[in-house]
Amino acid sequence: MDTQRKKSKKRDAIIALLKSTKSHPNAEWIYATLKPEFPALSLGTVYRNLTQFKEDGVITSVANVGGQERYDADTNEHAHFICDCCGCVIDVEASTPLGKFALSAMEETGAVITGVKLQFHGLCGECAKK
Amino acid sequence: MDTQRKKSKKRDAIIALLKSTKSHPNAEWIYATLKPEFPALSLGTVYRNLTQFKEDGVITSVANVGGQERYDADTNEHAHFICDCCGCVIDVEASTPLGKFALSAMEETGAVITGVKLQFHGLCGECAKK
DNA sequence: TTCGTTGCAAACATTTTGCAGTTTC
DNA sequence: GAAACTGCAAAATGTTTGCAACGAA
Repeated sequence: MDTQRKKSKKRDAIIALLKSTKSHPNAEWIYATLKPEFPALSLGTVYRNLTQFKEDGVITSVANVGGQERYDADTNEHAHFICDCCGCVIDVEASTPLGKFALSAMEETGAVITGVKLQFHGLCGECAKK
Repeated sequence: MDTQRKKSKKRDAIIALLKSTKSHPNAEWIYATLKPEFPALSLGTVYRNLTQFKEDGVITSVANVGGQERYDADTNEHAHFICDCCGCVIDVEASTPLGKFALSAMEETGAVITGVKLQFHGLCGECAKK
């Protein structure tokens, strides 16, 4: 029942851009970055394709920073550091034990960690029954 | 230079409500729940007070579910389970090693975990300099 | 009487959607 | 040619803000 996908240059460009950056961009940045190459590009198209990519599991939204969703084409499970000041999102590689690992991983960058947010996503008991 | 706070029944009611629930509500729910008791309450007041509470460190926003911010008056660091179907947010207590702990913690509830989101918040190297 | 708080409505920002035209298969 | 894709603009949604009235110190 899934609707099938057809080829589209805009879509290709969007996913290629996402795969080429580690900046975990938002929709607006993707739009602005591709606009020179695709002058006719519209923001709605960016949003529509992002939604598709999420559905297809090709990307994930890693955070909501300042009310804007941030996307990542690296779907391997990994952690992120989010600056509460400038809003940048930085990959935190590895998967060693929690607090210690985080501190040492970010230490070299001069970052200061003030809090940890851990979210497990899935289906709750009620929803899993269906 | 911080502006000082005066007493306010509405504010008291909002924080009391937040402290009395484990449902990690959003602004709208708080508004709707208090409306009967405070018929004159306005949504703007709820948002303004939530912002204040966050500034004062009395609450934190634990997640953004379906575009709506979810708040928690329990500021002790703990994890959350978020149902991607119904949007409910459930506390995950304890702090044993990651994956295993999560699975066993939620197992009894019948929940199915499909992903983990770990975010470290703080200031990046650039911002920390200031 | 000073200054924080509130209701209300308007303003905002981000994201979604309807429609008509275009592209892909 | 059917169905997916797109631009555009309008709409929807969640949140913020300006202002005048109100309440606490």
